[in-house]
Amino acid sequence: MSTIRLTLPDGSVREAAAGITGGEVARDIGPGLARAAIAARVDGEVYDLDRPIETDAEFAILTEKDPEALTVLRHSTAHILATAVRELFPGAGIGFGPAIANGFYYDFEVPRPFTPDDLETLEDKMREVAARDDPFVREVVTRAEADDRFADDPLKLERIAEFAADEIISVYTDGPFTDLCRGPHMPGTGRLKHFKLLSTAGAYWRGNENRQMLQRIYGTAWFKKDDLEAHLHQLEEARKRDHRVLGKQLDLYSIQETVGPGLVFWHPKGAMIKFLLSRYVEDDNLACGYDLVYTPNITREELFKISGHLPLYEAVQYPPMAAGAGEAEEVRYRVKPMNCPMHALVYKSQQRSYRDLPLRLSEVANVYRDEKSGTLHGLLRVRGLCMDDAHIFCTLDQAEDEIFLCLDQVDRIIRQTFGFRLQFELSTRPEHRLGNDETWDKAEDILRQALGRKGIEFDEDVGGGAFYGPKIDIRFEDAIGRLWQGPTIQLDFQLPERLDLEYTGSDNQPHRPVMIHRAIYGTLERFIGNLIEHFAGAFPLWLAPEQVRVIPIADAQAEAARAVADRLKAAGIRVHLDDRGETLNYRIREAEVNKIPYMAIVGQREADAGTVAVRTRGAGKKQDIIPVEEFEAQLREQVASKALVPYGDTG
RNA sequence: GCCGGUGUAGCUCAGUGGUAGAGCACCUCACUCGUAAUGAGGUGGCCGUCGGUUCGAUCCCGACCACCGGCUCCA
Repeated sequence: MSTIRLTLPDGSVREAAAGITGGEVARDIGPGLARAAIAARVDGEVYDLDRPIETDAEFAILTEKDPEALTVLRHSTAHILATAVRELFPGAGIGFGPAIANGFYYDFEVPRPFTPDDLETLEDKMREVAARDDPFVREVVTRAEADDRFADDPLKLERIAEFAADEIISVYTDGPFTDLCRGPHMPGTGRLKHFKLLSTAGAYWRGNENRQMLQRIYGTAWFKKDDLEAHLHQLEEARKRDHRVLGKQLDLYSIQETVGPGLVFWHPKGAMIKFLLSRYVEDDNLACGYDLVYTPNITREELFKISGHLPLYEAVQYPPMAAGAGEAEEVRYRVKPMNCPMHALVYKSQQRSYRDLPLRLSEVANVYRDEKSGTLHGLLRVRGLCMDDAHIFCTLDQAEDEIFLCLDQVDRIIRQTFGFRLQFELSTRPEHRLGNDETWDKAEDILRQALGRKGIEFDEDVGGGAFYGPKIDIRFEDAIGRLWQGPTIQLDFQLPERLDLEYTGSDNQPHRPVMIHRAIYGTLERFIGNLIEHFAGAFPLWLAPEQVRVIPIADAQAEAARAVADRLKAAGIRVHLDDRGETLNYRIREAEVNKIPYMAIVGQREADAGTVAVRTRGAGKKQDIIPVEEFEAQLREQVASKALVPYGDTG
């Protein structure tokens, strides 16, 4: 028998007989490690403890501390869920059951959907399975054996049929249940203690809406009870930040059944935020050399035929309306789902010279998309949306500078102003595409150059670009670590072609410009939804719909308080005077609950001294007693600099 | 669109086959207060919509509408 060399994380090398298992190595090292061991990492791949190691390798024992171990735990928990389902629902088809972020799911084909009661019963059954402490046993099987073992489960047979000829097929058994599975798994079911089933959902087999619908169960699992509880608490916290809950509490917006799903009513406070965001990006656009345009909301359908959107995009376009009363012939009109053809028509409205380029046209515009009903979600997925849209018309040679400018704007606005962390992804040519490879080479190169020049690290989604050009997608991460789809910057060769856009070059010949589509916020609806959750409703001063609430302690100071409010109002501060006959405590609480950045409290001492007692949102009793003019100056400064204070989770 | 769940006052929710309740909010009165809910009284609901079962439906059944959780992070 040959000897292999295992290099441990501390650099030491152990020699062992080929075929030794990770569990045996752990036992050799020490009983403590053997008890703690969950799996082994062999040359980067995670092995079960009882899987033989045949060659020299970098070797490590994984314990609860290793992130990979958590994945193993969750995957194994998914298996005991399947074990429980098979015991309670004999004959259930077994789909896929992977570990996912924070937990796992498993898909089943069962005669009737699971109920919330089923989840409790299944969870109890899972605890029984765990109590049995059955080992997870790995076997490698041939394709024929696999077909035989899973003969009664068509879902598994379908997967088996897809294995490449040389692929290793493994199965895992815990007690009565055997599953086709890549693994790895925990040593036994007894280690699975802190889990909870969370929800059920329908899920199409293999995510394909033309296939049958399976029943999915989601759950979470952790090594420690505290971790499980912390995670459940975190879910609760995220729920408190939910923009739909806060949007109602803070009276920012509503969506009303009488008008229709996905159509947003911005109430005064939400509308103020939308206005401030629009003004901010428009000011920034102007400073960056964009021109503003306003274009129609509806158009003859013909335009979308010419632009090529109609056949491709029709699923989300509202159906046409007939118009043209009194005219000889009725014409079909469409509400616009995007602005690009409109902006292209502005470009086309006159002859363009190379001296006009780049031409940057921007518009904060409403567009409408008939999104599938099941996908609508608060402000994050709507049917009537307001885009901060812009299109840059330029030569291919100018494109790099223009992209650079876009990246600069994204960085300034999304990262610096709002405090989001950014992630970039470059999507390159897809299989089905327009234009020759030479142009694609150049276009992709342009995007890479611009990213590089800005010093941005990025991932590549090979083949993920649009058929008309490559793009940069930007995701941003909010205050509690969630990722959101953010701005996109796309190069487009097709639309200039389809709309026959031209400019006259210095050679006095006609040339085709390229178009760059870009949005900074994306849509105001989604972005405001993100901001609500990011700030937990506690907006920074410059964005807060109400910035200061002035509160006289008693009626005797009402006039002095009014004078303070008037003064701040004259300084452009959004201020509200709360001189109602409620108790001081009541009014302070209400301002706090409404997440007003500052309270300016005026008692007799302040009225006499020309000061205010400033109470900052979330700071409790701590207050600053300062002259009114000093308060005003501070407010002005914070608004002007768009300071991210005061904000925080005020609970 | 598809699967499941839910729909009762402005909000959060309880409840029953015999035409409905709480807290908060709102209104009135009293209190004029030094940093997170003063007290008392009062207004307010076609129990999502339409149909069916029933002597009788908010409750049971069906359809529709809306909302909520999901619909590959691949064995």
